[in-house]
Amino acid sequence: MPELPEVEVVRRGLERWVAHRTVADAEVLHPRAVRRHLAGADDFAHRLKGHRIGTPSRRGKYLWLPLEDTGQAILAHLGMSGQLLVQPHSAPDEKHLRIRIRFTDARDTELRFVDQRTFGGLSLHDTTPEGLPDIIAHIARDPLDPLFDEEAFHQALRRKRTTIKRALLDQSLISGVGNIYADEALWRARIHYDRPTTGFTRPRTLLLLGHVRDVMNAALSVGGTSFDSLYVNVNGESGYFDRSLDAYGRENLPCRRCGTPIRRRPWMNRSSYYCPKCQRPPRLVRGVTAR
DNA sequence: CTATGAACCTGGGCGC
DNA sequence: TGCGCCCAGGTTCATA
Repeated sequence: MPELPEVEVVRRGLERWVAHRTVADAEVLHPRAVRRHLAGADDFAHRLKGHRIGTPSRRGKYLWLPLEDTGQAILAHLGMSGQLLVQPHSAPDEKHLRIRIRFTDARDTELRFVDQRTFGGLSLHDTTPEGLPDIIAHIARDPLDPLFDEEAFHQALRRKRTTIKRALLDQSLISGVGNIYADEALWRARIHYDRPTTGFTRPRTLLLLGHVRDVMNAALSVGGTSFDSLYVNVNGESGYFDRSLDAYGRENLPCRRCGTPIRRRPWMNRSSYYCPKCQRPPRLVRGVTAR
């Protein structure tokens, strides 16, 4: 499941293989893949044609390709299962190929958006003076962004009546964190996912942010996480970070710190993994005695 | 305004 | 063998 590190790996791949090339044509094979482009598939394809792609950017889990001299950018979100693949023209179409973009140069590669579950997609948007696609203006900076505002994040935690994992997944407070890295960072920080954020001290917030950065940088250094064949980077290679996860997906396996079996709990229509000893639950969880 | 939960999707895995 | 159900989960939208 692509979170910030995986998306950044894709961005780097696009920078190498797609930047500074001019679009010859775009082919939309599944309308749902451009549903965020409200003017429709034909308009999407028409507006890309003939324009040169600039340097790819990213914020959180969103990435975008500026279209030079248009004031617009192709915004991409991989959703749950999206991939951006650079393939030779001769490569057979993937089963879930949704969009194909060809270029005017003689290099034998094209860009493909492949997405089994179709939660992801591409769309075209005006960019703000800062170069940000306008529809993601509400997405907070991510923790690897040098301009991420730690103090604002801390104050938001104290102001809101919520719990820490909900806050970590709230892309308007901090972006790029998904279910996997939330569980990993909380395990490293020894914080239970259901802890209320109201009483967080500044050192506690900064400790947690440090672990969020650490786990993301660790994933980046090995090229992203993959649990199955769904995630591959822009060149089709899988990541390897799944081998070093400490909490996510490790139900009943011993905690690497204390040996206590890791637990899985249903949480918000998904799962939370945690060590019941290292990550002590809050005294009261929904009015029921903890643990 | 804020917090919460359903809906959107598909394919793999499992019980019967 | 095949059917029905559950699960994975990021984001958006409706509801309380």
